[in-house]
Amino acid sequence: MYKVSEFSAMTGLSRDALRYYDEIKLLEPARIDPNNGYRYYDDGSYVLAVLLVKLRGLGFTIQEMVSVMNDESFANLESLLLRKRERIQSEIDGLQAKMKDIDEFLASGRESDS
Amino acid sequence: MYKVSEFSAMTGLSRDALRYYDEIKLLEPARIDPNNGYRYYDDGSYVLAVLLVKLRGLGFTIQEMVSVMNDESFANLESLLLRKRERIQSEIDGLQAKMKDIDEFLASGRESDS
DNA sequence: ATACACCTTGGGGCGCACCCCAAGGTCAAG
DNA sequence: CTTGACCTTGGGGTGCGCCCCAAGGTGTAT
Repeated sequence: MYKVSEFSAMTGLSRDALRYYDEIKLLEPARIDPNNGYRYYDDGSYVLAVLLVKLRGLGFTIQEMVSVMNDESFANLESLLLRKRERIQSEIDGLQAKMKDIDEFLASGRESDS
Repeated sequence: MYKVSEFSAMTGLSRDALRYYDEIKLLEPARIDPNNGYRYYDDGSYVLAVLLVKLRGLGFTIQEMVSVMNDESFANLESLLLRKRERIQSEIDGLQAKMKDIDEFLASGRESDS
């Protein structure tokens, strides 16, 4: 059983992040001491935390990570990853459309200058 | 001279947006009646507002638009557009890197399944 | 003169993903 | 037993780009 700061050091998640993840039920401690309210994490928590850090690095939002965690035994992790992939692709498409608009705007500006 | 709601209808900017733009000095009314505080916009404001709507559509942030407006006579509009283009490109690059990471994660998952 | 639509200001609120602070309780080492 | 490092809760704050509300003043058409 690890206390918050220890677990924080292990996972790279700040204490505040851990507290926040508990609040929103994204990652709840393995046990909370009923006397003092101390949060205790175990090795199972660790595996989950590592996954969260990984997903966060992949650009997952909190809500997307909640979906992953609510998915018992991660049966749908692959499909969730694929959906995330699609969402990223849409974002890219949107940005590329904006680039195109900017290019057109630039072109129209140069025309009217001439 | 146009009053807020009229100007809002002309430009597509909501009253709240207009008020906000005034607050942050992005687009100040041509005149404010000192007696009642009413905001009045003119045709010069209109031209600027149209530009702002355009830029907003191109994905410009408020701060980026402030830069544009602070640029007397828009001498640097072109270079600001180019810089925005670069920033968008960076965003795209970042997203593509994440896609790659996801693909790798997917691939590693399939490996360990087999 | 009377409606009534319009204008103003100030304030709070949203969703994201936390950070930071203070006040108070607690655990572990010496 | 004392010290000091740790833990807790609650609350507020961040930046973005506004939206929405209430209370009160005002412009305009009849």
